[in-house]
Amino acid sequence: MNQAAPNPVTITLPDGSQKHYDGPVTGTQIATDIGPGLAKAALAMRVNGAQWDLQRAIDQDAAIEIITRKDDDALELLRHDAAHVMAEAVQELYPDTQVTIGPAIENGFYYDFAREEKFTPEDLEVIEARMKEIVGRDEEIVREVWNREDAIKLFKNMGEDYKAEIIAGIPEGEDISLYRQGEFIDLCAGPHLPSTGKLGSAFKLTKVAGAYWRGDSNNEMLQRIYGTAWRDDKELKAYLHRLEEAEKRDHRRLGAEMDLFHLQEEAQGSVFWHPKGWTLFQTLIDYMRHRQTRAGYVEINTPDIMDKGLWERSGHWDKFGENMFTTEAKEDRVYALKPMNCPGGVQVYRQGIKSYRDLPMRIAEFGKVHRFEPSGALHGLMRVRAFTQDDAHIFCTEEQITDECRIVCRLILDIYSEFGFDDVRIKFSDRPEKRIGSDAIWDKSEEALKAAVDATGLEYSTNPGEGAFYGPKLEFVLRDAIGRDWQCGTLQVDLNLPERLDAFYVGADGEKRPPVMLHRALFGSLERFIGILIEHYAGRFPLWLAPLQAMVTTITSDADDYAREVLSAVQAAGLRAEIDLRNEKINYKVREHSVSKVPVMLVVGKKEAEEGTVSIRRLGSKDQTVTSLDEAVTALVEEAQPPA
RNA sequence: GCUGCCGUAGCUCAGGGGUAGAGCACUCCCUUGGUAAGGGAGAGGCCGAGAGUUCGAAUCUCUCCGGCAGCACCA
Repeated sequence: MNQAAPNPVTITLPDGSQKHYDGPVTGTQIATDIGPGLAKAALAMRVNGAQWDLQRAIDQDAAIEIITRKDDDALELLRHDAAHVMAEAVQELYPDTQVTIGPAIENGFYYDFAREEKFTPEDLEVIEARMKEIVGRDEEIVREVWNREDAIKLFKNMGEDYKAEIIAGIPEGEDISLYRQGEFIDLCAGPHLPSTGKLGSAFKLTKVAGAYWRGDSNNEMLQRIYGTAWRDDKELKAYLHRLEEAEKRDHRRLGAEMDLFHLQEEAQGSVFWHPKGWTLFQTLIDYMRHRQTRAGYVEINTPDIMDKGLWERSGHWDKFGENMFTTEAKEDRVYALKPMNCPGGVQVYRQGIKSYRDLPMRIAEFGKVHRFEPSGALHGLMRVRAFTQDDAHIFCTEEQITDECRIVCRLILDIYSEFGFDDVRIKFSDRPEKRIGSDAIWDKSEEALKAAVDATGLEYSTNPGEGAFYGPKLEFVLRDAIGRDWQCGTLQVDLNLPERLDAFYVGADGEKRPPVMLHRALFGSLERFIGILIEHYAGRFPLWLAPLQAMVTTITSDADDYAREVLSAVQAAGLRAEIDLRNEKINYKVREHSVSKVPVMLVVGKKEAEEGTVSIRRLGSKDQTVTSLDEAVTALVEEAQPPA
């Protein structure tokens, strides 16, 4: 057999220049030819846009870019390598450990291990030290392509059953690439750095936690070790500092410091709202009510406890019965606390005969719902068992779906931007496995919702199979202080429930047909939204939201009477204010009210009393301005208006 | 719900087989001080609950309850 002569290869670099080679060439070679500095800095490359290892040979003409530490893609490579180095360290230290998977994630990486004995926080330090050692060894990282049977045999012999299982699941025809570094070998799609030394030292193991094999709670639980990894120590330090700062804005901590609410075990997952927190709650409801009224909504209220039969008809009992609170049988009936408002809303719609001329009907309800959430899911205000939705149901015709959805999307985003949320993530979720309604209906509702979100021109990602059991949904996701995502707003298209619950309208042709029902919530859960707001503002609410807007405080008791005058003036103007006449130094009072995040302090002493002025000190500012009392009140009232 | 860690004063935490400590907060007294902690005194705890081991348990063991982190779940 004749060995074919290798094809010449032309490499095009990002600046448009070209390099010619007689045969296959590696990224390492190309980088070296460009310059020794680049050769040293090179971590991987992009070949026609796809990431490759530097050592892989390119045997066809290609556009390539060398990836260095400065590259945006570098962090993911570093993090992925950190996961491998951690796995190597763990297997060196604890040979009875099986490795499973270990990807790069936002800010870092993790690896899931199977091992009888549990990793302790002290183990993490030992593992981290061993990782540094492996980086010091600068082991070459080599890619190998194996055939399926050999690879499975290899891992089986090593006692790595999980890896063997993963390989068995790789579709036929895909390369099975293994990466070898020192004694350690792992199945991995790659790419990787050329050697462990390139990882550097800017990483840290952060926590151990349980995680199910393949993300399925029916499977055994593995031990997941999380770490963070960065380009250099400066970035690592900055990240750790960011985390510390973020913890200070945790809504659970600020909620206590600012005396907004508390939780206690007799009401696990339910909130005790204190006066200030409840003021915030009501301020948000007032704001939303105003916005909704302007947008053509009417408001209703429906019972909290309804016969279980209604929930069976709606389909909720079948899907969520386990997570519903119910009563004991009373007069042979069992009642359930509503976990959603929609069946109640439908009952209101059903009263009287509706015409197509009545549609769309936009019916809102600030409904308090109860869900028996798994204990492990509870989290401060973010995930509770009793919460209030700013819910609404829009009953409309099929022709109206797109317009109505578009209006809702606009409204949500307008409102979010008024709170300063500009990076809202939108997720589109389609039909789940367990659902009601025919595929034809699902086709129709998914198409309609997609058309609506497309019409807004907004970017969104898709979550296959994550929709509600009665219809597809859009989720509007906001982020908390330490980067956890929470679903807030939602919009769902429902072609199922109205018919199941006997809701109809009479069309222009005189025929009765079920309306389309759009479920939507803008804040989502008031509780959760407040949690997000606390963290977003770090407790420093804009004046219109602040539960306590102004504190009138004296410097000496000579000014007490005048301070009372100031308080009455401010309160008469509709501002939420209190007075602090304690015999304490002004320094002490300023500190205390700063810590409790009161946005405005109106300080009065002898001078202000004589002149009829107030000294205004804003939260976070070191200076103060002195104006007449009237001016101050006018300006504050103006500032305290909610966004319109 | 699952895995791991944790539970001591209102809060943050120290201690640890011989029936408890600090700082802040709280109460009282002194201090009237011009913008982030003035000084002193005092009060405050069945050491999450139950059972076991022990002469003796806040401390060791077990079981529950709750919290935290992650996973799973999220109408």
